Amino acid sequence: MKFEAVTIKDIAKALGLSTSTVSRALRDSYEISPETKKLVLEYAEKINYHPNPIALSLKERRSRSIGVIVCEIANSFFSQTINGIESIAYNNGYNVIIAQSRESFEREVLNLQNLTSRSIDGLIISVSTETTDFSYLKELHQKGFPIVFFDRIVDEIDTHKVIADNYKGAYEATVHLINAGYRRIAAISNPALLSITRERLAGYKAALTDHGIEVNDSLIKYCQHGGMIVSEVEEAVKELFSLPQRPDAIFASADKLTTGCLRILKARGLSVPGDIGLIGFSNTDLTELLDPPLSIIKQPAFEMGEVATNLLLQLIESKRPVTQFETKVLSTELLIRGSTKKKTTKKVSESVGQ
Amino acid sequence: MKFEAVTIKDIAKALGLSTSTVSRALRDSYEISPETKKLVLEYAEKINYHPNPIALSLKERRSRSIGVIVCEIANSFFSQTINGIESIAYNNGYNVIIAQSRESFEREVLNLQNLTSRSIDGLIISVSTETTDFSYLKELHQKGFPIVFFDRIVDEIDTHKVIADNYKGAYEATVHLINAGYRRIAAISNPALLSITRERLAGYKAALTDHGIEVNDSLIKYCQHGGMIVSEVEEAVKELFSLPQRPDAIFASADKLTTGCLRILKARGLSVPGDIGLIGFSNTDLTELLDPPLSIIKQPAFEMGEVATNLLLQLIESKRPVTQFETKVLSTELLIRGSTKKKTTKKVSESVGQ
DNA sequence: TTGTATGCGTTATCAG
DNA sequence: CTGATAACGCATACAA
Repeated sequence: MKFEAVTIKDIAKALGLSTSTVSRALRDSYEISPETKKLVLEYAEKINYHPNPIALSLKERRSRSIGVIVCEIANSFFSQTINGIESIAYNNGYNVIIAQSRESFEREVLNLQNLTSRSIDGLIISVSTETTDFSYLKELHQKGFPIVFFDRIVDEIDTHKVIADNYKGAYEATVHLINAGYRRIAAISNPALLSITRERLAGYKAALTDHGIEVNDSLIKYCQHGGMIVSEVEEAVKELFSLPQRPDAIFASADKLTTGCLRILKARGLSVPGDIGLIGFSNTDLTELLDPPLSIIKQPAFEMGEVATNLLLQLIESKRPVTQFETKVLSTELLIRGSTKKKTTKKVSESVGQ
Repeated sequence: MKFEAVTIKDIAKALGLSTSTVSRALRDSYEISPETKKLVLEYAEKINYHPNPIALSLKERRSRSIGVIVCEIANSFFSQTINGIESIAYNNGYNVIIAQSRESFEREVLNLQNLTSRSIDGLIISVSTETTDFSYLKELHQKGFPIVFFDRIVDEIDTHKVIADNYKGAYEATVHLINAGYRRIAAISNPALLSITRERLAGYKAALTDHGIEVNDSLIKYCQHGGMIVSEVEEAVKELFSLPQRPDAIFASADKLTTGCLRILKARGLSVPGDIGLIGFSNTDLTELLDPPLSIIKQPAFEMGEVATNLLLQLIESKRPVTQFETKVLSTELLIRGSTKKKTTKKVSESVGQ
């Protein structure tokens, strides 16, 4: 037995009115007599009437819901972002539909197709590590569909974007490592084409260069699946450790890579920063209580979600086509915990060099 | 300029056919000639036609989306659960709409009202710490609306439920503390009425009793907002520490309380388990790398999400009303890290055996 | 002030 | 094999 939904028709029938009268009464239209209004409203209340949002959507050609696609919900950075998104959406009467790409392009496109075609009014997305073909998104955008990118953005599509100051965050973190005495600083990152990878590696490289350290490409490793596959991080670390000159520190350019590295180093019995320096982007909980304490670059995830959603709603609700788009860049936070000074004792001895 | 959606009507007009013919051709109906089918299909492909899911929903009286209400997305346990939910939903062509109660009853009800009334086909929910009035959910359930509870369930509503073996998890953890030498074991938990609180405290108490330790109610603290407000956990710890006889260990009965306690103890300069024992439910990342290493009771969050979703879909898609409901109880995992033996010496000194 | 008719996009029923 | 029509629930332009 299906739960029978109460409709305007039911009210109309029960009260001997027409559906339009009921509809107008419910919407408190000025052209309905106070008595009728009262009658309708009270009866609606009594039988617990709620308008069918789907019928409304069909009529108004809007669903009052927004889609969110991220690689993984169970990643602190993204779940914090979604928290911010939900927060703004809730305040504005929008639902949030989430989908995960799991760093798969195919899945991303399927989710996109599923969500689009009018079941959502707009999209907030951080593209997957695998995504290099943006034609689907581009088409969507050209049709006038509201899209806001965050975190992993797409340069070639001109719309609102929200990112952290990746360049600066990476720069500062690398400088911090340099100041702590490290010289052979490796980088473990996502695929090279990803916006965050480019921005963060640029900051990393600039910091090295500005301090007279030559950029060494063999010290830069890319994880094609963004650390979704543990073994690829292991592989990256392994490769770094089998170099003729081992790196004395690692800069990890994404949440999953940072914690991944940490686990692997720990498993190898290495202490941070005792045996090897480590700093990375991370929004993971409890990093401040880690053993060893971990210094991180933290993104304002919640705020990023809020900002992205506000921009999206602006796009959705604007009457005329928006042509002026903005890219919001939010500051990262460099959290230094414990001493990151490089140990100068035997163990790692003079790796130095420069 | 709004992105004009392609409809069946457009295809019909362009091809000089009726909408019904087009509709049938698209659905590959047997009563359409191969040529017409081919014509329609090719044209549809060409202009990138996609059926409007909202119109479909209206017609079929189903939205192919499920609602999820949890207190907080950015909580590892819940984000892992949502991961599992999304996983199954995706495989079955369902969308996932998430909403957060933020442990507020008001918000929970508002979200419920918003989601229900036919914009979702079913609901997966873990109620807020504030919720004591289940009438809204009960009404919904009586109307035949598919609901699956997980984690924080509602006993008085008879439907599918998915929980971890809270009793056993708590029992084992408490036994572990006892075996490690602790005797005055405090408990910090959510509000007393919450299902998980009852189950976990029951396990905790049974463990004490079974080992000849009297249950001391002054050692049991309740956090009304489930640790959403940091100060309430602080207050609980403070009260425990101002007791004439300080507890020598704490059992924290929820994710947020476990990490909350840990932070507070750390801030007080106490080491775990050196100065005070601590074990709690937790699905937070990196607990194994903490300083001090933290032993936890881990719930199979992802699996819980999967199971809950499968049950919900079963409910949604069953032709006749379901009357036989089941409660799935999944095993927790007790993860012992480092030595949890109680220190018997003065300061911290020799950290003892094993 | 209220009722009638129409349309949002789709499919099902009934004619042809 | 194909087309016209009604219906899903609602809102609104147009009548009355």
